[in-house]
Amino acid sequence: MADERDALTIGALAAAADVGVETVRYYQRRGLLAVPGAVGSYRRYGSDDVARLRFIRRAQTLGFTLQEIAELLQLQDGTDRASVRRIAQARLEQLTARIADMQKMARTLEHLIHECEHAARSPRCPIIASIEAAPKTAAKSRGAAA
Amino acid sequence: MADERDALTIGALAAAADVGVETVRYYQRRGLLAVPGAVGSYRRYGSDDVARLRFIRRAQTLGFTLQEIAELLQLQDGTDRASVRRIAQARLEQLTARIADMQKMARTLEHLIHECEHAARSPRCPIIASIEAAPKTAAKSRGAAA
DNA sequence: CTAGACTCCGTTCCATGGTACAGAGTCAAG
DNA sequence: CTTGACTCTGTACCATGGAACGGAGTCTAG
Repeated sequence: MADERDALTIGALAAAADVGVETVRYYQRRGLLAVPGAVGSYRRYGSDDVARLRFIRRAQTLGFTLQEIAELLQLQDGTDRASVRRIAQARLEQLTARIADMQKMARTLEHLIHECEHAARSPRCPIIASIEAAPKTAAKSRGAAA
Repeated sequence: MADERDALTIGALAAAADVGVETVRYYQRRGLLAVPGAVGSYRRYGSDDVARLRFIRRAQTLGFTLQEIAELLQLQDGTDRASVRRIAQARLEQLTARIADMQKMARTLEHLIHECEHAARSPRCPIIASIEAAPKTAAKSRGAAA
């Protein structure tokens, strides 16, 4: 794979995988990417490294954390399907729970905004009023991602 | 409001609002809570501060960030309904977009897990295979909140 | 051979929402 | 009046996923 013809410097690698140079170094620190041997003073990367970076990026779009991705990379030969499934299942459950949570928030907000727009006779904004005297909300989950 | 009878120390205030003492100080640093005058060497808080802390907590369960909550607190008299609505609307839109994003991830994961369970004839895990050669996912959003 | 671009390495910083700790002072009960 | 619990202040730390910087070394084209 990494013969003389596809020997990339870190900058070329980063460009090829569409990530930053600092990101490559960060992944190396996190153990997601091997630190290759150097030719001269600079390290050289191959197309397998590009593939690995792209794998990481795509796994991120599926919502996996870097920690989980590290596990997936160790299972990347694809033969230990049960383990891969376990990781994916865990992620799916977290995702589903979080979605339900956020949908609840969204429904409440929708309702309050509607009230505020159409209940013109009450002098105070129903949104503020509702936050001041909310029903027993025991929700532990806070703030959605930006 | 804060007469001699409901003069709480910071510890009592935190207990009354069910937050940590450090949280109270943090909100003061963030400008969400006023730093009151001291009686002797210790500051004293009133029931209005308890209410304010509860307001903050309840707004958090609706998914508002502390930044947004600071804005809401300034509108807390409830007369500037348009501004309140604007903040709530912005939050709702973010929330909705994020939910759609996460649902897309969840559907993809569900599909992959199902494939992995039922397509036993393929030697490699379809989840891994799919991450390696994903379709053109141009998604910018990464990782859901835990 | 030299200038400019790139690399390496370690460290610091960003945002978010707090938590924890150190050291000094203070307050109230016994 | 002492002791133990609390408060005050400032600072550092947690996790996440990087971005940015400083200074030194290196590579390569002109």
